[in-house]
Amino acid sequence: MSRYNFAQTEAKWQRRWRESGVFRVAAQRGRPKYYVLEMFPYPSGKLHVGHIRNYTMGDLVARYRRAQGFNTLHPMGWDAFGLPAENAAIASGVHPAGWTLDNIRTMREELQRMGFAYDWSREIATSDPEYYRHEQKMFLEFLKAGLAYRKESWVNWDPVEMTVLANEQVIEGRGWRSGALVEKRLLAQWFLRITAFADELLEALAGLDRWPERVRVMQENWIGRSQGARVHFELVGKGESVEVFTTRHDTLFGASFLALSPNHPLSLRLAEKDPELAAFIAECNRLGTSEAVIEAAEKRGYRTGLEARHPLDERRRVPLYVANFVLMEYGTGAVFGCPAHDERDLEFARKYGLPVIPVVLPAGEDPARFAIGETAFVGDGVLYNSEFLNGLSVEAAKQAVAERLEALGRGRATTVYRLRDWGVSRQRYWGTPIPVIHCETCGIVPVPEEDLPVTLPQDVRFDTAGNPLDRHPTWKHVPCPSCRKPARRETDTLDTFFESSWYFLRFCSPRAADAFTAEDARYWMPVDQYIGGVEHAILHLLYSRFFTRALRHCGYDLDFDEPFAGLFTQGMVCHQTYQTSEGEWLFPEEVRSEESGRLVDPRGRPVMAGRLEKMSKSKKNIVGLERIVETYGADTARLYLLSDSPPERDLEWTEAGIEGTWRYVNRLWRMVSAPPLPLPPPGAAPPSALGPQLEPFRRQIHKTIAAVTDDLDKFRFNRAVARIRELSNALEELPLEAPGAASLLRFGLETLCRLLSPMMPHLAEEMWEALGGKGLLAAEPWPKAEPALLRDEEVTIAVQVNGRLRATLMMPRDAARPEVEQAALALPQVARWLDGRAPKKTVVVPNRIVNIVG
RNA sequence: GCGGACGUGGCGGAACGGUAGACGCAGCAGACUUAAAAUCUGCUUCCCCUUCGGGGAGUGCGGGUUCGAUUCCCGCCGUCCGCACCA
Repeated sequence: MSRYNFAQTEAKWQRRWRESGVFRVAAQRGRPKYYVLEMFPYPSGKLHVGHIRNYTMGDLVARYRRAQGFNTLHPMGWDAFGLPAENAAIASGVHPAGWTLDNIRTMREELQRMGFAYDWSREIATSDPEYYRHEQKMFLEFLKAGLAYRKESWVNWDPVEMTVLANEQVIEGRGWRSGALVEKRLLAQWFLRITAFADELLEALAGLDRWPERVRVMQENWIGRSQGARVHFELVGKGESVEVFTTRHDTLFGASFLALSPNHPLSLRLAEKDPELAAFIAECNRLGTSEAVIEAAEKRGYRTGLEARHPLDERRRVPLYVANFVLMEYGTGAVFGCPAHDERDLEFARKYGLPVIPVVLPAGEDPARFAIGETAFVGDGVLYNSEFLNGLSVEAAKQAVAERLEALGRGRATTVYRLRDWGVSRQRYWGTPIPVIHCETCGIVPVPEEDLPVTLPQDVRFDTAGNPLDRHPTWKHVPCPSCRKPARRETDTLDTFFESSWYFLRFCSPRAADAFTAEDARYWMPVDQYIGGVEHAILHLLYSRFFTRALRHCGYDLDFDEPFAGLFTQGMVCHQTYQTSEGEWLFPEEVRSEESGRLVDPRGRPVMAGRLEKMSKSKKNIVGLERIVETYGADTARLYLLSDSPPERDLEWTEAGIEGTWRYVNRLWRMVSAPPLPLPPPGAAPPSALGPQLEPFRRQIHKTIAAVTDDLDKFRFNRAVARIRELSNALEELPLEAPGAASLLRFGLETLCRLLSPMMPHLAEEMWEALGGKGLLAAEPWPKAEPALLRDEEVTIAVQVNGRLRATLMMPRDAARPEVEQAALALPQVARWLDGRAPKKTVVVPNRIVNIVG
């Protein structure tokens, strides 16, 4: 008996699947569909085991749904634009396109060696002009619809690289690669008007019942809707007013100051004539982003000397400050302070000696005595000290104030959002060119549709800083499509999140002349099960939700709003990290354990074992997929990734764990390659009646089918694996001498194959074939449990005395209460623990438990 | 600070309010073997009495509801994640 030859077997079945085209699908109207999608990868080089956990889960779902009869779409492609390709170009002179294609080739091979059931005929790469031409068209349509626009915006500018950096690329105020101090620059940038859909995106979250709660909460916070009012405060003697945003307009009569953001236009204007204020503003800006957190506690303000009139009481005036805690980016960049009912305002008021006027009285307090001490009162109560609002609740007062303000023309109820429009401009080469032309006469002119795609020039150099498109000698010089005068192309490219915002649609019609066809999208969309990392909880998922709506708004024929009906966010794969005493990271395979247990590196230097962390290249704690597949095979890796932890939690990759799985793979193979007794030919009907020895085994097979099916439906893959292992344990204990054992064993093994096939498809096919199965197991239906066999004829009933387990009892299923009770009371253990007392009460839970209280 | 999740053996983890620790990893003992690997069998939450067997404690801590709580409620402690001067 030889060991299971995974290398040969896996190659064999991969070939058969490919040749038979089983995983190729086409829309078939009237047939139920299922669309499984894993977040497509960026082709960064090689895969490690951390990458493939979600593909393994996706493949399990795809194969399982297929077996259940769904026409299952399971595509794969490449998020192929992005910075690493350019970094590689800068570092080693390779062209981003070649680098990317090489990586795609490697990674495609690696995925194919894993045996994933993708429809490879639908493969796409977003860097392909055949892909991005459609998104250039989308961009132009957004432009036409007013959903894309250009405006000046502050960006992180790296003066050495001469490029804009994303926030994540700024580390402690410096460019991540150049180390240069990042400057804030005002640059004209392209934006998508995602805020136009803020309400819709927020409200539709409630309907995403197959999304994780926390992702919905994160998106909700990100959109950050807050309902309040805009209020105008007229500046005394200035003939202008300041507009503030507040959610507590009910407390307007408690106002004791007004505060502007240091970047508020009025602050800047005032600073022109007030050097002290200018210095204060400069100081606020210097504190900037990262240090602001540290200094958070300190609220500081600068008193401008101006005063504002209270909008509801002409006689009252409040001082105007410029304060460091007011953000220009939120609301109107100005606030009014009501210290009695806001913690931050109270801190500010105490510091600058401003009045604290309570206007909301907590229930049960005496208005004559109530005073604000250390903390502001932010709860509900009844208004007082507030003229026409006195006696109203907070809610009623808000409404009354809004109405009054509106009547006076000094404000109105309004809603603001934390969400900003999506800046899509990148001063980068390796991305989709933004298809517009700048003409001195005509302004911004869209590239005519017949001229799409605007493709990237191949002859670019990365040896100097800045955007190669901008430096290219000819590329940007084109005649204006409108007036024919010399003009220049936009040299910014699109954020790569643009590509991933609609790729799921392209997969429906990957070779269509248009971005997608309405028929295909109607049939396949929405994605039934989307699987990916929680790190995309906000941006990618929100952008995709926005895109779906925006495309529809622009006339694309889509009959749904939400692209992803079900979302699952899987945990990361972690591994121990290793470091030398000099702090140098080591790959796991570089670390050797001496006999003493001491860890050393290849040169014998001591190594410290660090904490478990997410596999990443930087910490070198990665386990290469290639080595694992060569040592244990794809199936072993797949099963291990599914079995060791619940899918939503992090998984620790250990060599011992994969070894254990490998032993199980061999055990399974032995069970069919060398069965303990000759099996009847396939297709022979199992005996209808089995003796009492075998009957429980038959029931267990059916129970396993039911349990595994339920577990897979609920994404409890680790439990499903445990059930399957229980079944294989049971099949090894089958009483072989009992009549019908061979036939039952065949049934058990065939069931095992079917249940295993989504997890370990190659092994399952090989086992199936060894059992004499005809055709591909991948084309076989999912097994069905016989409902009658899921319930036992005889049940074990736990017997408790005063809530403590004292004995168990075998009874026929659904035995009558008195019978069970009597049987329990007759037990010697019960008599012993009752110790002569009469039972006061007996609780009987049918088929489960008897509790005797005495 | 706000919001969310989580806390069970040496480890990963199972348990519709009903026999806590399924399944696996690691460990220990044994069988097979000249030997090793592989394989197989048994044991493995802790403590106590012990021959069989039995008893007690136990799911972060403290309370509560219940015949019965890992599960539900209240209050702490801890870990992780997200957001954070949001007006």
